[in-house]
Amino acid sequence: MDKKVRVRFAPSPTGGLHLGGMRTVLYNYLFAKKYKGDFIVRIEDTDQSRYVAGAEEYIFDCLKWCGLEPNESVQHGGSYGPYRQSERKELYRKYAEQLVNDGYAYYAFDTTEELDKMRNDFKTEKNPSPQYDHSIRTKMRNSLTLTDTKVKELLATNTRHVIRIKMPEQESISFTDMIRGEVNFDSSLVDDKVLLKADGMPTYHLAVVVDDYLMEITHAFRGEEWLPSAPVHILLWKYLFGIEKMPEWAHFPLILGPNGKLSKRDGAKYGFPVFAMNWTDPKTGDLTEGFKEKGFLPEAFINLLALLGWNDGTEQEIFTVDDLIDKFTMERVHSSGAHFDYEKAKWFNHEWIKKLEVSGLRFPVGELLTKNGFIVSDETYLDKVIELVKDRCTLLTDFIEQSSFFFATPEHPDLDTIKSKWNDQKQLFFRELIRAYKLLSLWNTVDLEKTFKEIAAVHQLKPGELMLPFRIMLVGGKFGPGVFEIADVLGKTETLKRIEKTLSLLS
RNA sequence: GGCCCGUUCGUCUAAGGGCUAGGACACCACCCUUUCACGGUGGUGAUACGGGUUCGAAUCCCGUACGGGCUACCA
Repeated sequence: MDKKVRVRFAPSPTGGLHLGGMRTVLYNYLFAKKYKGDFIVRIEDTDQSRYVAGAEEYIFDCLKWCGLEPNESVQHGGSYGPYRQSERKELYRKYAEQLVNDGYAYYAFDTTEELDKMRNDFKTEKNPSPQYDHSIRTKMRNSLTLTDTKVKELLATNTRHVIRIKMPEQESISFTDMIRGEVNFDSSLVDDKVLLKADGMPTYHLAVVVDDYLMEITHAFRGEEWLPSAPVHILLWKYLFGIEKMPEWAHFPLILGPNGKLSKRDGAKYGFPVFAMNWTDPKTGDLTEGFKEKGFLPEAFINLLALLGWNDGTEQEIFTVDDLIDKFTMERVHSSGAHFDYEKAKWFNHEWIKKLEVSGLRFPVGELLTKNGFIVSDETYLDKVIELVKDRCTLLTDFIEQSSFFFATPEHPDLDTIKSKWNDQKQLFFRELIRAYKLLSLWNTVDLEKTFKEIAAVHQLKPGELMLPFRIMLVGGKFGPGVFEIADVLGKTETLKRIEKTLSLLS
């Protein structure tokens, strides 16, 4: 590639960032880094009626959580700004008017009511959604049907109007998609999309072309839902800047839920997160759960996202970001949609928890425990706990249950489990155990187990019958790592305290 | 309805003319484990259908079916 690679993610700040959006971010980022290019984030906020407070900042928070930092954006600066389309408003009219002057677009004065009427009048069983196209435009109020003087008069009196592209008839429009290969369209089947809205803002169609040009974007990636409007964008490139300047396109396959395109409703309905991070709708107050808060590691989130529509051709499934940058190619991105499988997503997270060094878990786990009311003061102690329980945690939130007993004496130990087979002999055993443990000069897993078994032998008891009660005393329930490892980490004082406490509860 | 995209185990996918169609998740069984997991071994399970092209097709072509997307002064 001769020119420096420049790619952009262009979100509309209207709410949470879902899986599909995050994957688009990831693929953009990977592509940019692979070719030593720049990754730009451009905020597409041309629809003022859909403004949602906080949505823009939220998007950047999600990127930050994943470590996918842009080179240029509203927050990162750059020399192609502004990076918010609402701040670029004045730029677009010029291009729209240039298209009108060149005969590629026209003014349309139709009101919303008139458009509704048209759609209603021309609606038939065979054509349930009539389009404002070459056959309809001659029947509407626009600069193609009105006289020049009338048009000038309407413009002079500031009559509300839009600018629409004039789609040519019977022209074959084609382009080569990096993933799908050649895609063809018949121009007469595409409608005259609005380019400039009555409020002076551009629509996506105009803005994406103008901004990709001005920002010197070399590769434009977006979801498959944009494929049908590609002919409009191609024509605009041809009319405005020359088709040879157009970036290369790739349309990513959709991420599907149980019923078509994944939506945030699917998450609520089937009990899995859809957004990267928790999102609270400022208007309704509704909270939509995020992967972060659900207990996912960013490493795992990125990993699972990458594999939803791409693979490197081998059987490798666990990738670091650097791995991905190295191996990612657009040619290996699929053209078919992928269903999101939450079970597999959890598997990725589990793999990452097991794979990560304790140092990589220390911060998120410590934070989580603290937030749940546990007092985590000793980092070395926390590290030991994490090392001991990490293999049994699928989600970060599992650390709460799996390690809570290391930070607080179990409030309600499962005494019933002990009681059913409890007797004086066992009571005696534990009294003896306390005495022996008190005398232990070395407090480690091996000696704890050795002593335990020696005393059991003396009392003619099977260690197996005693280990479960011991576990209940230390853990509170039937789960967790090996009992002697637990006792080791807990330390002498706490271990003895817990045995004593349970013994008194039993008598 | 029209246009566009797609179709390998339930799910994510490998195999880009020559295999007993491979792996992973999930599921089941067994092993390991004096708890629960981890781990290990094995198992169930797929080329949508019909035509071509070819010595040979999951793979190339056509049709059908099915799925999805788009069809706003939303992105």
